[in-house]
Amino acid sequence: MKKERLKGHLDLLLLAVVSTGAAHGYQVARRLAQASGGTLELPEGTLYPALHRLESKGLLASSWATVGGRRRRVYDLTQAGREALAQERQEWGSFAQAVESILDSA
Amino acid sequence: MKKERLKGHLDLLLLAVVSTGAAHGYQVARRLAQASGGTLELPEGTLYPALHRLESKGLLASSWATVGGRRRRVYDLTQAGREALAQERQEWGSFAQAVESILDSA
DNA sequence: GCAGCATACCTCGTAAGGCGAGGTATAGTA
DNA sequence: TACTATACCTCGCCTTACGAGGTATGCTGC
Repeated sequence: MKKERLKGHLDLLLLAVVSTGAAHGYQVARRLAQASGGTLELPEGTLYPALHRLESKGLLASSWATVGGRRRRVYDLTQAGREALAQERQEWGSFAQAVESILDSA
Repeated sequence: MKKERLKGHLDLLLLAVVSTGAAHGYQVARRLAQASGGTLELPEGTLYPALHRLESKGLLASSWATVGGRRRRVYDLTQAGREALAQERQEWGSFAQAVESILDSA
């Protein structure tokens, strides 16, 4: 997968994955990889900063949990996050459709 | 349309549009806007540098033409460009499919 | 003639953000 | 003891989309 392809779509992906249930970072990465059949494997240098960004935007809320001696930061969607997800979904739809139109006409 | 959404997909779009027939910059922009129903309207600060980038990568070849007193730089796909387009198409396919999978499972 | 618009090209600087590399720490297993 | 998986983090680089600004021609309407 070519670099930079995620740019601008990562928020959608992260929000969507967390919307299926609160999750910590590592878990988000695994869900993403699994649900995409391995296509979407994000490096940690991408994942964690993105999660922080979403939290600082108020779209995710986090809390610490300790499970089996390991600390985890668990993220969940806020109301604003749910709204943003709906918005992002819609934008993805029109973007993807536009790209398909170009490809079909070519 | 949110900014940055094009990131990483612009090459595909430009290559695809030019593959329907040699075109100059302005024309590329119009074809793109038209074929996408107005969704994809790229500013010139995006368009021209991108075209130059593709040419310097050897995916497009250009030549000057003067039509009605106006000079135009006409771009056409090179062989490498055709191959890159095929590659990009495929990558778009798997990327889009992966995103859809995430959205479906959410 | 001249204003205004479409056509047609360009470049510079900024900003965003994905990623590689590097770092910390715990638990389980060989 | 060593290695692997889990789990988190930050710093700096690099690519690249875009806004703003600039140049020049041709046509249309006043």
